[in-house]
Amino acid sequence: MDDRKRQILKAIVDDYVETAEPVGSKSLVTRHKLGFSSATIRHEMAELEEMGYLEKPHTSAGRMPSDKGYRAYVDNMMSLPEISSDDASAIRQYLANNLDEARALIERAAEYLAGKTDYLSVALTPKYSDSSLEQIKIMMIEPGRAIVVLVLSAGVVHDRLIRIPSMLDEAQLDGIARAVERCLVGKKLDDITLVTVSSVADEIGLPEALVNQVLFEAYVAIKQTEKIEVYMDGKHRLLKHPEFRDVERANRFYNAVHEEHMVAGYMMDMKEEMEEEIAQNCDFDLDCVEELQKADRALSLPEAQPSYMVRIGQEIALSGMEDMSFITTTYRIGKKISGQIGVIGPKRMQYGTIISQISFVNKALGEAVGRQYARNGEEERK
Amino acid sequence: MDDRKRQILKAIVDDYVETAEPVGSKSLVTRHKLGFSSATIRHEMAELEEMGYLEKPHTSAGRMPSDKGYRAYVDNMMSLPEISSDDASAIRQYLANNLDEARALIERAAEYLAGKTDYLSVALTPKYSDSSLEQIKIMMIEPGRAIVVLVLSAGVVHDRLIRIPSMLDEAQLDGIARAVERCLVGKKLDDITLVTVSSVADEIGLPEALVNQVLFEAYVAIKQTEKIEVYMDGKHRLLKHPEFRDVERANRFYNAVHEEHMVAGYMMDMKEEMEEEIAQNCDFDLDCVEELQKADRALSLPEAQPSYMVRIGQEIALSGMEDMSFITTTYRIGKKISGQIGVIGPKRMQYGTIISQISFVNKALGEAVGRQYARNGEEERK
DNA sequence: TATTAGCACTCGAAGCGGTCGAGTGCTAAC
DNA sequence: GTTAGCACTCGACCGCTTCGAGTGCTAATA
Repeated sequence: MDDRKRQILKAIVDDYVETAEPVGSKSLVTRHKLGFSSATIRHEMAELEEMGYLEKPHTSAGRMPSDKGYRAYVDNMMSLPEISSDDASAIRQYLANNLDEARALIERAAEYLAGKTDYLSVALTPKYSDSSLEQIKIMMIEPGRAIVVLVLSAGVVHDRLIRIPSMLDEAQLDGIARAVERCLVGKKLDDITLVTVSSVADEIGLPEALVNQVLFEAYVAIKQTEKIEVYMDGKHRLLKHPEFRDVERANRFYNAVHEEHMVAGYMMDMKEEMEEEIAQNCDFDLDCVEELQKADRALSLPEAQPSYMVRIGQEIALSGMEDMSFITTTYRIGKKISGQIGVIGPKRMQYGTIISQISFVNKALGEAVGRQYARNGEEERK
Repeated sequence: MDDRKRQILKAIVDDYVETAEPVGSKSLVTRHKLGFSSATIRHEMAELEEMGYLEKPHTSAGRMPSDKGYRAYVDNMMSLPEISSDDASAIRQYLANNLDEARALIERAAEYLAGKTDYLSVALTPKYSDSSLEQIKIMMIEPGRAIVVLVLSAGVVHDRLIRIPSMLDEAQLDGIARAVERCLVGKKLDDITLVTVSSVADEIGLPEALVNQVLFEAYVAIKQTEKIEVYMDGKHRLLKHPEFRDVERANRFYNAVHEEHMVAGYMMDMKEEMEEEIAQNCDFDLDCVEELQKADRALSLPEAQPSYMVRIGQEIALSGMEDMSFITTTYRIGKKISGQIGVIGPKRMQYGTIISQISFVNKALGEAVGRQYARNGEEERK
């Protein structure tokens, strides 16, 4: 693709994004001061169409970008504007409002993004399976009920109400809790299995029947801390975009998005893929394979890499989203802990602006959550 | 309104609800075997229109019910079908799936309702401000952070992460926690103010600066247990109803519903009004004023009363909902604790069926939550 | 007096034809 | 290689007609 084609494609995408109308050769020549006549542009457009970058809704209409066209735009033509300092401080303030829980911050970030972009934002809580257990307490509430409180090395706190045998008294429960703590503290969440937990039973001088229920509940509580939560915001605002004039389409999309775990799963897949891609690029461009393989895997992701990922239209492997675009980024807290935050909107979106926003929110979120954990979990931060 | 008019109005509402098309005199006479000709019906329809029960979209169209028409239908003509035993056991099972927290049950009930009705369901957690504080624990997680765990007389457990002065050691924190517990346990949530909590400071032999932050955070935690949470489900399914063919309308509605606290507030208002109404009805019909005034107020609501409340169209004082209907019920746990669960859908809704469903879910929910609390909070249940 | 058959009338929905204009592709000239 | 020019396409829009389900009114009927 030569330079002129690139210039024309960029102009078409820009115009189409703005107006939501197919772009004709004439209007293109008046709106942008390109140095050629409409006829030339028609020529180029015909070729771009043949190459698959453009499509026409019908013979005598203007052109609009195809998925491939958007892809080329995002990969090569788009410019990423700097975030305005107003926006920057707005985001920071939005996330600073003395929120104590990581979850609250993440939810807040999603809210901000949705408000700012008018699209649907999705944020996932981090994956903690790499973290280890630092404390586990079981507190009796009354005979038959207790609460398990878990503290992870990252400083995250989770809890869960459980039922326990009502014959257990406080001292006995305490004994169990201590034994559990002795055995599990320091272990990685990933490495804790039901077998690991059950094996604690031997250490306790109480009838198995009493102990097992508690251990099982503790196990469930631990496993629940690994569960990734999904926050979405902005669903209600999507309808104002012209692509949703068509209720049928809106309906399909809402149904797709209602399956939160599907969306979350897809986001995590995207992340995997991106990491592989980056790894491959390194192979190829820098010939640094060996050093990387020797080094910690996590270190193989230099900070400078473009950290967002865009999926356009048919590229999205989620049914009901075939005519949307999905942008995700990975926020990082220290080296090991990471989660996802992204935006779903119509393909006809202001990619540059949105990506700048997401990237910045992403960074601010990483900082804000990191600040929370600053005083603890030091070993995770480097 | 004579009997024939009533019969005709009912037929019109039934037909309109089913077809979503204005109902004409002829089609009415063929679909229902009423004993009169279309001319007679036209006559009656004209009168019903004059009386305000029907309206026409334009001169030569059939009629559709006005808000007043629906109101009359709901008040006098609708029949409430028994819930099928399949549905009944489905609901019970849905709520039985060993869910330990009241919140989870309530969320689940909302899910069920949305799925069953294809409308939007809204459920509020109960108002606990009438309950009293039974336990309050503050547990150190690490220097500078702690978790407050509260147990209410109803057996509900809430917790909150807090920041504390990092010089506080575990023993000192424990001292504060004990003092707080001593002072506050048994008090009604409503009666606990910042002053009450702050007054605890005197009892503790520690510098005020250290103590005050903890006390304040504890106070916030207590106040948070009074916060009513809102669960909604079914938003994504609403679009399939013909009334939302019009995207503009859908958009307005989604924006209205996004203000969850508005909706929640309105539901609680509805509850208040219903209770007043019932009280008044008692005054009037049964002449039992004095007995009621002597008796406990809570006892003045006999179980047999129709416990649902319907708001139709303009009756709903929430902007953006002018052409919806809102059905709510109050679920009760014992005598004092109650919350709301309801459904929002288009005015053209199968009132009878939906109300039966809600009422049943409501009952099942009350039972399920009640069962959870069965072993504790005995004094609240009678 | 209440009911009904009959009839003229209304009005939106749907179908049709014509015009308009923004767009195209092609060709011939620059 | 670029561009002016021109014939062509096709959806959007407008006005017109037809169709039919619905109405209100009136006069006849039980």
